Amino acid sequence: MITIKDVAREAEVSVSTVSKIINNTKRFSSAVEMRVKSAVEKLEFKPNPHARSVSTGKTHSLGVVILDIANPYYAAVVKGISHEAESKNHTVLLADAEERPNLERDLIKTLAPRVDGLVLAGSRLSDSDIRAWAVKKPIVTVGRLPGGEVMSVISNEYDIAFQLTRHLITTGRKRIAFLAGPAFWVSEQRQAGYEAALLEADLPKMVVQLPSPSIEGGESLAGTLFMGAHRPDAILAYNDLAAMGLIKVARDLSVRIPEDVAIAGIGDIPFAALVSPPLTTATVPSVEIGRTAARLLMQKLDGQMMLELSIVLPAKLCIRASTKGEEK
Amino acid sequence: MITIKDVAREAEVSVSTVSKIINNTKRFSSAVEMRVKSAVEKLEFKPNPHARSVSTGKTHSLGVVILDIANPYYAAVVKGISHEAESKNHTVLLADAEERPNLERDLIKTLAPRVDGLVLAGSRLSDSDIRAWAVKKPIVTVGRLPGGEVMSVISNEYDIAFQLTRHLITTGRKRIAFLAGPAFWVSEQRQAGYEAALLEADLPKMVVQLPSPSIEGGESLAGTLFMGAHRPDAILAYNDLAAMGLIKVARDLSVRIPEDVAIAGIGDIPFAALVSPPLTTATVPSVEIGRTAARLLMQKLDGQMMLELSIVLPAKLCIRASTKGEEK
DNA sequence: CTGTTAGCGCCTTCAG
DNA sequence: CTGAAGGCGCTAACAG
Repeated sequence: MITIKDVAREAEVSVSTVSKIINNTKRFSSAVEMRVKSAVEKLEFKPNPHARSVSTGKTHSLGVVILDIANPYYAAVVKGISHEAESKNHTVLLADAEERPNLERDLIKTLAPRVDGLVLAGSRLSDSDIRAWAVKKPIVTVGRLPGGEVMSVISNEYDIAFQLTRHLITTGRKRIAFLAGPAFWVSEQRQAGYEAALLEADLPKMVVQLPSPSIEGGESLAGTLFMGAHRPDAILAYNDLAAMGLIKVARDLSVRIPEDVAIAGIGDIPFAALVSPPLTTATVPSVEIGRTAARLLMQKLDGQMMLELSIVLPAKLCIRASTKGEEK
Repeated sequence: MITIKDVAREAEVSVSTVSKIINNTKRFSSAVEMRVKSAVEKLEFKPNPHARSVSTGKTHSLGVVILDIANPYYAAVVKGISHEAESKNHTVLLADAEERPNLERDLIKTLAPRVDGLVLAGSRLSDSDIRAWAVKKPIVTVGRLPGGEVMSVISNEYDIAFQLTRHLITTGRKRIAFLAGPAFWVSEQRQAGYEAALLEADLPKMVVQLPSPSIEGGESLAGTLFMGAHRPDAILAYNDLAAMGLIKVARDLSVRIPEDVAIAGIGDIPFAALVSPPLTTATVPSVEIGRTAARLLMQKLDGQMMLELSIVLPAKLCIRASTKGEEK
């Protein structure tokens, strides 16, 4: 390993001179700067980032704890984060919480001392837990509003669920079910929006809890939903994955979509347009959400005055064939 | 921040004693050990990992450079890596190369000094480039065989493409096209397997280059493939994404699958079973591949004798409706 | 403008 | 069984 001392010796200057030059923290005579820079080139000197962190206290790294990296929504969020981080010369430490709160806690614990700040996407911890962490490290959550010093990036979940439900009503649906996701902010908002739209139309609500916000979660509920005594004529699923699980089973069971039952998801993952029939959903700007979360975090780390503590990025209705019906 | 000194003072021992105890590097009288441990508890002492790295030279971190985290195949690989890393108390530094070789090089450069070793998944660098890096840091590639000191985890790409093609032939297809991916090991192998099967059956080959190994890549080729003068009656795509792009356009163009043209992908991403018709593909054990890559890397870092320099994890045929036909 | 000198937090010989 | 002291690579006052 080649260190700053080697460079100093090669350039015939002191260590601190080298340090100041490579950090642009002080200017020197061009003669010296040249000598140092060419020594750096020649020896291919790379400052040791850990040593730097020890002495500065900054890591230039962001910790990212993600609910499930195999979920395309979260993969897109990570894409946004890492893109933004890379563009600002920050490094990303990623940890997959595998939907397990205890693991998540451990991961935060190991990540925290290695990074300047954290992004929590799809956290399953309590608001107060998150707020407690945020006291020691800047934190940005995605899809939560934990309050306190915690920054956050969210979508207009309530609104979009309201619109989707209203769309279903408009196409003549009467018995509209909602498949609820994990009991956190996003699902609560979506459910509230769904219920508000039903209330407005004086229609009954019908909420079923997903065992998991995944394809399998949707599949596992499909049988009773489709074959039950009181079959809904429309289903709004917590997310696209669950909706796609429903569609898969519907095909096997010869349940016609949208004739027998309309199905909508939320998220607009890249595969939502590919299933048959293409899935009605809400386009959530996942990559942009990731980017924004990273930007917010880095601004904070930069010591900038934070104008905004939380940012709402709008989702948009995306109507496709899975909810086609006669407009009233 | 609370340091090892604070613990030493609290426990009324020296710093080195604390160090030795928290690292299990030397035993002490149980009285002392108790004092130290409770001091650690009480003060919630967390050793600073960077300081530790500076003095030991080890980071306990793995660098992961991924072709595209939004691609479900690579997301699954990352899942496997991070799962394995977490289980061994290693941290993952993730960087998304966005399919850009120059960016990839930069990312490796910034990651390398911060980690003990690297996993390169879907690298677009040259074999010699990769070998050069591997001289300085242990490297495991996924889907490449760069030779030299580079460890790797791969699938039996040749074989699986051969089997898929033979399957298409068996169901009576005569004009079978292959959509080639990026010109690296995986695509070369798949193409070679495809060609071997055709040769065996004395059928003509028909290779078309994908602009990108994605849904959009498949879509962009679909028009000319389906509407061209010499329409193939079967298409083996480089990966599931491209195949799904084809299916999407086929639906719009009212091209019937598999009646007019059979379509097969490779990868078996979770969405391959959801499109209509469900996609014939090869199940590549992506999570397991990630796990294995991480395991290999950490074994090497552990100083273990490496029994195996590269590991082949078998893919399996996965026949679905998109290639149905009369068996001959 | 440049160099000397302390640290940063931790680990690790080497004495006792 | 325990502690003192030096060093890891780098930064940051403080002098000159």
